[in-house]
Amino acid sequence: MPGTRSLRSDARRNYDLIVAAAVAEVARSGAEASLEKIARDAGVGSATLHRHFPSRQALLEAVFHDRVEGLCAQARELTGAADPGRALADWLRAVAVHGATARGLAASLLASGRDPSPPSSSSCEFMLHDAGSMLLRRARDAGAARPEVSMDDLLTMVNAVSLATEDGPYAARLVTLAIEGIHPGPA
Amino acid sequence: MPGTRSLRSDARRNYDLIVAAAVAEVARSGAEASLEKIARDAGVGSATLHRHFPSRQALLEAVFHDRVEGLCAQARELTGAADPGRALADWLRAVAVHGATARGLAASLLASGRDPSPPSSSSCEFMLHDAGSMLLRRARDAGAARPEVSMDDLLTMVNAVSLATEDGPYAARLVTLAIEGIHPGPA
DNA sequence: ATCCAAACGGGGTGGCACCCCGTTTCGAGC
DNA sequence: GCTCGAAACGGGGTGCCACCCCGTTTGGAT
Repeated sequence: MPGTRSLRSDARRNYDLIVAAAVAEVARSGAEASLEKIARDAGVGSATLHRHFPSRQALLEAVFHDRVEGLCAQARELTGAADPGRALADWLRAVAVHGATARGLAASLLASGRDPSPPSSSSCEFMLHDAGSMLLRRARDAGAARPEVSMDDLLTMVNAVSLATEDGPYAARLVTLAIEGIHPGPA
Repeated sequence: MPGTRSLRSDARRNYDLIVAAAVAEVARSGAEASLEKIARDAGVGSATLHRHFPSRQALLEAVFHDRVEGLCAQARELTGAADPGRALADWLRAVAVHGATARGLAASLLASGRDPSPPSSSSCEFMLHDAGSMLLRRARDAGAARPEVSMDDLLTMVNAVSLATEDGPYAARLVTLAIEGIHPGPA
């Protein structure tokens, strides 16, 4: 939410009401929740919702913003970990589990990655990419990641798993599988 | 389409018209295509479409049936291949690419795996599971796959990638990544 | 206190999934 | 080849939705 300065007080209050209602409704019904119902719950007209959030995508980004910031903070903590390979793996699992649990987070990230929208610096995808890059670099330096694997690859993979499972533990299992590969490893 | 016997001739003709229209429309607009439009294009009333296909899922399964059969046939061919590990990998890539290309195939498979629908023996998911199991068994026997990796794991992973990419070559790349793992391998 | 741009929201539009039920059509039995 | 009941059809209705228009209200700078 950059430039929040210029919002009039009533606009700002409605913005917050809408996000609060959206958080509750998305938790209950997933990312396909009715925007009309969210507006109704927030006590605003549907036009107001559409004015603040021109697309469903925009609203979802606001809804998941806190969660994504949490993941970014976690990435920052893990940057100092002793085992960079494990740190990266742990973080990717955490992202997948959050995406699978918070139904729609994955879809949200995914869409923001593909749509003709400039990935603004506050978008979920950009934030995660940024936070994860450090972990990947360290893992690569430690010889724990192939050099040709990019952060985009990893985020897409993790989003994919989130999208497909929407179930925490199983999402973690699949991410582990993708990290380790299916061959009987040296480990 | 088991039990097609009992369909009256006009019903059968409409069934085929609907599937044909659906194939075209899904190719154009993806799996979220309007069912009303499909019915209109097929020249039938929307009620007729809903009578033949009680859910979007049911229609999509019919739409992708041929494609899935092709993949199953490919699996059967690959069963005799010299390198079982490579055969499995090739097939998984093929499934991912088809799923990503035929927009909605992945979503179709996915939903059929999670919904409260008994995976009928003709469902996409069942057919692919069946066909792939042979390849996985051979790969495992050849020491090219960890024993704890299941066909469900692999299909979910491949569907996930299809869902997330909808782009052939990149889907293949991600599947390869998942198969090999991200660590610098012995290969 | 004034004023106007910013924000609001009721209500309209068009599209959709899904269903009801009166009408048409098939095809089995004669 | 006719009859007739069952099977299938489809126009139109319902309710929900996203999204927008535009007359009305309100904040806050002056």
